[in-house]
Amino acid sequence: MNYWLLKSEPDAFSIDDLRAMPGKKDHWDGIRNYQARNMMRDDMKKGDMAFFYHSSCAVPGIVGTCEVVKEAYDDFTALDKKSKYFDPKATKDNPRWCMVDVKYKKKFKSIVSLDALKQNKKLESMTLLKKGNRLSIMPVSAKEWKIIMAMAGA
DNA sequence: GCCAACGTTGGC
DNA sequence: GCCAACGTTGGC
Repeated sequence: MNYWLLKSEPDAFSIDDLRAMPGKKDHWDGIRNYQARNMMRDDMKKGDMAFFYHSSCAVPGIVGTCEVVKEAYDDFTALDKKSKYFDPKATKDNPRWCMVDVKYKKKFKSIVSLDALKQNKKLESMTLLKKGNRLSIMPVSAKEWKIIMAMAGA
């Protein structure tokens, strides 16, 4: 199984929002980057675990974990003219984009901030910390997962 | 709100 | 297929 990191702006969708969903799960829609889509489509499997990351906020960082409960399927928001994720080039036959379903697992007692991650020497090579990386979905190694879970006291 | 670092688009 | 212009992300 694989580990992942999923970014979300807490103003739009936070870990508390996920926890409040029926069944504590929701579809992870709005991915509009090919690299991120390909990873989601090809490599994200049911049972994979992911960190929930809050971006573009006062304290960016990892706030908890969730689990992939449904593998990639068509992202219908690409076909919905009213959606902010509407893509005029998407068609029914070729929706271009896909999404997975994730289920809330755990919220950390305190956030593992981006700052704390940067200060951990063992995480130097982590994708998230590499300069210029703006992917909203990225792989996390089993080793990184362990280290971060320990930092969270989880 | 600024800006660096991308990714995407489209003219040629 | 090149590359300039434009759009987006996301930390600060």
